[in-house]
Amino acid sequence: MSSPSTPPKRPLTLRDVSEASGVSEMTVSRVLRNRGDVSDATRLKVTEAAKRLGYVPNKIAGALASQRVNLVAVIIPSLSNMVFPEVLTSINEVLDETPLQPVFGVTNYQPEKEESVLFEMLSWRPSGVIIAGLEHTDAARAMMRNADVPIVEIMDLDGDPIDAIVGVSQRRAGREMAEAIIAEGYRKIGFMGTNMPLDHRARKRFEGFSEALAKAGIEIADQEFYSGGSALVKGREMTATILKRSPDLDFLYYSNDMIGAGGLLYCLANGIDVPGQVGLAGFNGVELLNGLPKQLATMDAERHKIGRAAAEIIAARTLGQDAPQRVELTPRLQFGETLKRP
Amino acid sequence: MSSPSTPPKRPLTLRDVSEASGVSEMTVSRVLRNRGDVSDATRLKVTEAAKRLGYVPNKIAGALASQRVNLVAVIIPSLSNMVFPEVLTSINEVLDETPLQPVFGVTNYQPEKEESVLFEMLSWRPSGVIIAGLEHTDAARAMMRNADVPIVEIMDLDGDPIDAIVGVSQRRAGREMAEAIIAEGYRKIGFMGTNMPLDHRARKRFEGFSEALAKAGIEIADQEFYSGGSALVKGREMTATILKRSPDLDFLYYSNDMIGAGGLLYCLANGIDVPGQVGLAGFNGVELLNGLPKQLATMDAERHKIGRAAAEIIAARTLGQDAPQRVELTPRLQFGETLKRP
DNA sequence: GATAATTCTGTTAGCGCTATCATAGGCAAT
DNA sequence: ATTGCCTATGATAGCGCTAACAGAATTATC
Repeated sequence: MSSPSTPPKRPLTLRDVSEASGVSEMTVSRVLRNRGDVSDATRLKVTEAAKRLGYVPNKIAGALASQRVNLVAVIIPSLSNMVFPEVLTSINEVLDETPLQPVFGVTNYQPEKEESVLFEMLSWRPSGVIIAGLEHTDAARAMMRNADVPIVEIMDLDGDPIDAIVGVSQRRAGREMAEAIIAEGYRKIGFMGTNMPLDHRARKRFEGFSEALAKAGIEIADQEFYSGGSALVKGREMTATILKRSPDLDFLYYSNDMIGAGGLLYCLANGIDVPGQVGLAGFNGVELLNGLPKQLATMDAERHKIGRAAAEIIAARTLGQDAPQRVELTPRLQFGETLKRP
Repeated sequence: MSSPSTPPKRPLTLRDVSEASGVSEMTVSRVLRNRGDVSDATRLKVTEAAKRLGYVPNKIAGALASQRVNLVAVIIPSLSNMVFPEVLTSINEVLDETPLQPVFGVTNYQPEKEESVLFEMLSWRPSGVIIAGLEHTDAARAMMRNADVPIVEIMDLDGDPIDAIVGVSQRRAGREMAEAIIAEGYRKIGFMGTNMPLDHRARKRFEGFSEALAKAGIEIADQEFYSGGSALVKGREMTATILKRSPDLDFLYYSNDMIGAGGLLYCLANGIDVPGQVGLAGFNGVELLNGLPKQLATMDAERHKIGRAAAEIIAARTLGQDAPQRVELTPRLQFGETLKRP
């Protein structure tokens, strides 16, 4: 089971290719990177030798010598919430057309973990950083400020960015949903969400929501929080609980679509008239919703656009082109069939 | 807005910390890596200086010098199917307790993309590779064989591994599902799946499934394939289509839970008696299912265990410990409420 | 007090590549 | 020929760190 040539045990280096093709290491390097003038004849000799040997360049040495690294650090809180894989997918899409390569890190919503992941990633001297949220430890902020590469904070817009920022205003999203609900005539409003003090985006949405209600002289009539477990199940359970406790609620706002979908399924199964007796709304615009018996009202958080825009900023800045410092996307309210229209 | 000391424009090196603390670079290096004996006094001086300057070590240089890289390449086909983020999450969990750091790459189910992602990753000389599936281009296989690091192929078990392998037999999973369906007395069986010739796992499941049916003298009565779009919606649509075309079907097997859930919702909405008139089953055991009005029969693909086991193999081998070459996990059939029991 | 054993710290030489400059050859214009 | 100006290739010197060894300082042992 050996290659056409000799089975390489000691890892191959440029020198091996150089010897195999009878030209200098420098010329091999040039051929392999398509840089500088090389005659077609030598180019051929070299590529042929490299392929025959199965040479894989050592980017570590290359990066050290050239002081250039084609990696982009991407730091997100979790992979369990589909929102983040979606953002990653679109970042990937954009970077695929560039020499840049994303590297993902997950923080589990823990600031200290974020700090250590960031440190680890910066020690690879990436060409840019894309990081979720605006809340970081002081040390993390300092590291990013000192890193001297483009930093893009994504998802959220309410706060002071370190460098560039792309996202939606979570506060405004909450506010607009509240306004729509009030406009439709609902008055006894319940809220359900995750019990994650470190999910700043959910928190801000909630703040914007209650703020707008307050402005209309309304207070949240009841609320429920959950943590862990299947969101869909929790949505059912919390809905059952809250409606039992406060049967006079006429609207339920869920901090994410998954629990919203659970709530919707609960209502449908229990003969609750939606949106007549109770209106429902979630947040995020997950694809899943399209398949439900009834379209849940929601707001699209523009996750794909966020990923794309962030990656494009990094790509542009890496090439020395200038790029926007702030991209504000506006979530669209989708009424679906659970927030009645005038 | 400058640090306590001077604002670092030229990136800091060991030398800067060395000068700031009055010891040699080597000693600084030792302190920062907790290696070798260093007196408490100097240790303190150094850590203090490093922190004050905001020094971030350059792993590129470190890796080159030490010939050690703490990265593990993880290559998966997609992030859109929750299965893969789940695997990543558990890989992450395990590696979090080691000095190793996962780096993810996505292939979009394209063999050539896989090859290029692999090449790119191997050029960073990772300590190990975890890659989904057993089907790779010849060049990709050759690269992995030559890389001289642990390789773990995951998810699938039907084929020849390069090195270690962790997964479930997809063929057997399909077969067992077929046997259970037959045992329950269903005879007119329809199949619905993705139209992805490159999703080898789905293909093998289907092969195992039809093979087992054939053994019982049964042929698939009708089938539907989809590609793209929301799986839940597609599940509804395909179910409507297939039942219209073949109203005598008494069982529907879906190649994944998402379309299965769509089919279930369709049946429930249209007054079709499940599992009396029509039985249903999917594959994967996604958490989502628990929240549905009726529990869909499915098979758990053991994704978390797969991720953990793969990461553990890499971690062990990295430390020179030995580790299993083959971990066979067995998906458990969950009957739920859509595959009637004796 | 001398020697050995044990800390602790420093010196030197690369890791595998690329930037930079130097040089060899080819060819046109003078 | 001579000069100039290309194109194609090579030689040299590092990138920032760590392995390996060397040496200094300290302590232990007789």
